[in-house]
Amino acid sequence: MPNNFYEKAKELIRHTGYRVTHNRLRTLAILLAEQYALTHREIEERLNVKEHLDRVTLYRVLEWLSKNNLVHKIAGDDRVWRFRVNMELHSHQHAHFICTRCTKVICLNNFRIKSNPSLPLGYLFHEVELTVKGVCAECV
Amino acid sequence: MPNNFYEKAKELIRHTGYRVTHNRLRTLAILLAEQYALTHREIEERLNVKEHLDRVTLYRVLEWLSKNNLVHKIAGDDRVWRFRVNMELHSHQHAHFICTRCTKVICLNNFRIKSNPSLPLGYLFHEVELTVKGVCAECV
DNA sequence: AATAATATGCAACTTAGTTGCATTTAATTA
DNA sequence: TAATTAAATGCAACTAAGTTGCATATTATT
Ligand SMILES: [Mn+2]
Ligand SMILES: [Mn+2]
Ligand SMILES: [Zn+2]
Ligand SMILES: [Zn+2]
Repeated sequence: MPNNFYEKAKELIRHTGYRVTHNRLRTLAILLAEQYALTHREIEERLNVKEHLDRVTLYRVLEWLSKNNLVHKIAGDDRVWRFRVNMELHSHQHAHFICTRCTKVICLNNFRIKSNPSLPLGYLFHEVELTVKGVCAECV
Repeated sequence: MPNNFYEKAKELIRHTGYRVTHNRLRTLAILLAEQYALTHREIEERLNVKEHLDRVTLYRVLEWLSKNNLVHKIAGDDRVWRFRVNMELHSHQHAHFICTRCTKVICLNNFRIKSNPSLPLGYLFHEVELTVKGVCAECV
């Protein structure tokens, strides 16, 4: 599967009804190929191997992909956003694992979260976010 | 209770066995007086009303308080750390609430988290972090 | 009061992310 | 296919949280 990812990206982006641009395709293709969440930096490096993409544009592309539910972003303790493509069974609420050694982030899809916690009076519940911290297999 | 907080802070810091400095006392006193988690900025502003404290020193004080388990820090989606004093029943694992409108953070002490999730093979579990997102009473 | 280890202030730095604006490109229409 | 136009892009400048190095001040000890 050489660049099935690019074709898959094209299908997904076309499906949003908005503009199908080269940079959106390239970026999404990279995220489709990855098993874990990538930082803006990591994506930039992978992109620039073939063809340069301005970092500001990449920020805007990632924001766009995020707003259109093609990816989701995850906040880490290192103040850096990580981006992961939304797989079919993936768009629902799920937990994340963060490796405290290499800061790698993976999505825990098998991990259901039961919601509706009791909040102080007058508070409005929206969603619950669960992060598991530990050490990944490569770092043990 | 005028500055019971300063006295309480003195007791807590003396108890660590390390140096009892004016800045540690002032900073901890401010955190003791608050019901929710404060950013470095918010603490700085409160401190500077009475007497200036260098921002770098404050970073170091907060790091010290954190390492000595007198406060804990919470990562928000705005890439800013928030600090909250560790109350007696508070040091255990608990959940946090983040207001998506004003970014205020409170600790949900009544909220127990059951741990030991199933992770991929070779992964090491350390702890689980639960964040509830919604809108606080003042922002509804 | 003298000592020594630690805390502090200040300047300079790092880095993720944002903003404004002129130019280019994707999609629509003629 | 060429003209049109709204949205996407590149670039420079900016913002803001947090860090580092080093000289000076303060705490705790003798
Ligand atoms: Mn995920
Ligand atoms: Mn808390
Ligand atoms: Zn790891
Ligand atoms: Zn609020």
